[in-house]
Amino acid sequence: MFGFFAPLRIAHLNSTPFSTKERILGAAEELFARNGFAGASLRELTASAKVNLAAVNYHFGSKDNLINEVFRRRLDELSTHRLEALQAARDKAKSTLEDILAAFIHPALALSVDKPGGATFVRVLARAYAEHNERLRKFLSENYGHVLKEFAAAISAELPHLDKEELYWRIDIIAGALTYAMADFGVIKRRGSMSEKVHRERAAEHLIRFAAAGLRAD
Amino acid sequence: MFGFFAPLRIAHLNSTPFSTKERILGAAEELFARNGFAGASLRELTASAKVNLAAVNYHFGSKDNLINEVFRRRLDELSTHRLEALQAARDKAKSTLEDILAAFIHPALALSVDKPGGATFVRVLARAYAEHNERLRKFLSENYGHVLKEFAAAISAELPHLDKEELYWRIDIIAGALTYAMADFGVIKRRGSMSEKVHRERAAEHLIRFAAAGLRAD
DNA sequence: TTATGATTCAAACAAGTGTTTGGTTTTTTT
DNA sequence: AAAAAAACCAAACACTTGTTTGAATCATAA
Repeated sequence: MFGFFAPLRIAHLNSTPFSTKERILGAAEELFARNGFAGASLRELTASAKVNLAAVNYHFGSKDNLINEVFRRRLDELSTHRLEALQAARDKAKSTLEDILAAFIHPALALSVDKPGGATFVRVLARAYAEHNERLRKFLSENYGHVLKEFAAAISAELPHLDKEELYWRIDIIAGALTYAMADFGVIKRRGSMSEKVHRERAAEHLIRFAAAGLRAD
Repeated sequence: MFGFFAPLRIAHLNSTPFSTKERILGAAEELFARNGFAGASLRELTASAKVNLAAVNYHFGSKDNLINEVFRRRLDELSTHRLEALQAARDKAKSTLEDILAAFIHPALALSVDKPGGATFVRVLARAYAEHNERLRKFLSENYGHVLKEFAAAISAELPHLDKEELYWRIDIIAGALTYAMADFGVIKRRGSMSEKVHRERAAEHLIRFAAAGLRAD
């Protein structure tokens, strides 16, 4: 038989198309979105990822660190795209407030529409906002706080008449609204006839116009 | 000694100014706001309320039912105030969109400013939004869903040119923004010099103008 | 005072938690 | 092919979870 029907195995690759670490991250994303960080157990998680219970601690050290890595996997790229889009908006001859808001919103939209699991991750992101978890807030602030600072400065430059306090209030409100809208929270369900992609693209359009109007009010 | 220094006990009243049930509800509100529903344990909760561990199951039956009662204690009154304010806005000769939005927002503001623990409860409310907990969503929808429907109808009457789908999108965004703003989530911290009360009153003002502008956009 | 019901309490229960262990298997390097 | 390293896995660990129990204590009514 000379192993004619032996399973093909390629070096460094799992028998499945995804490595153990990637399967864990994917399952974690899904379960954290559905049950929260405290509500998702490692046993449920590892069963869903089809890996051994001990694999989480072997590859990530702890559940807390796994949570960090779930964010890092998506936020590194998202932050880069947002800052690139912001730079492009600033380089335009006549950049508007809408351009800046789009630079923040569109990369998140692209993530949630194009990347598999992206939509799920945006829901995890909204959970991180809602949870007052001090450890997680510190991790996110230390690693990605500079992005929000850049956008706040750009909006401030666009609305020089607005004093800092008022501006921060409005940005605060927008951040919350964005997170909710993109995460598809809220009570009103989308119509079944509309696809997920169209649904989210409209949300982004509405949010940009809505936010711009709110920022310009008075 | 004829019991001269014996502790005074009055019929039907606990030795503390609050009954066991009320102390449990208060501690639950505080801990649910801080750690979430899954993250708050009954042992931590009963210790904080200075009651026996078994008291929760004795007075409320289960942890799930305790969660329900934490909402019922505040939402019954809040919903009544909101609907009364909405009726008052409708009775006005020339009621504006701002009046309707204020009818929704101001009662929540009053709750968070005037009632002890009210601000904490608004944070619990935001958590309920973020959690996709099916059991809790069903309870809230069944008991308080009619309030949101009333407001949606009133706003729709004020903006007849807006089609239903567009309107629902915008109301959805506002509900999220309101919850976030009132819960004091978001990254920007308030200035230490400003009192909690002033802080929240300004938030409500900004939110009403912001939401009205967004709803009228286009 | 005695009986009755409501409330509190320490203790135990069964089940679930994140993490660690020690050995086996698989993969990579020498 | 042998040695070294990496990955996997079943089982156990120590601990926390919500809930239940049965006796003790309290308040009210007979």
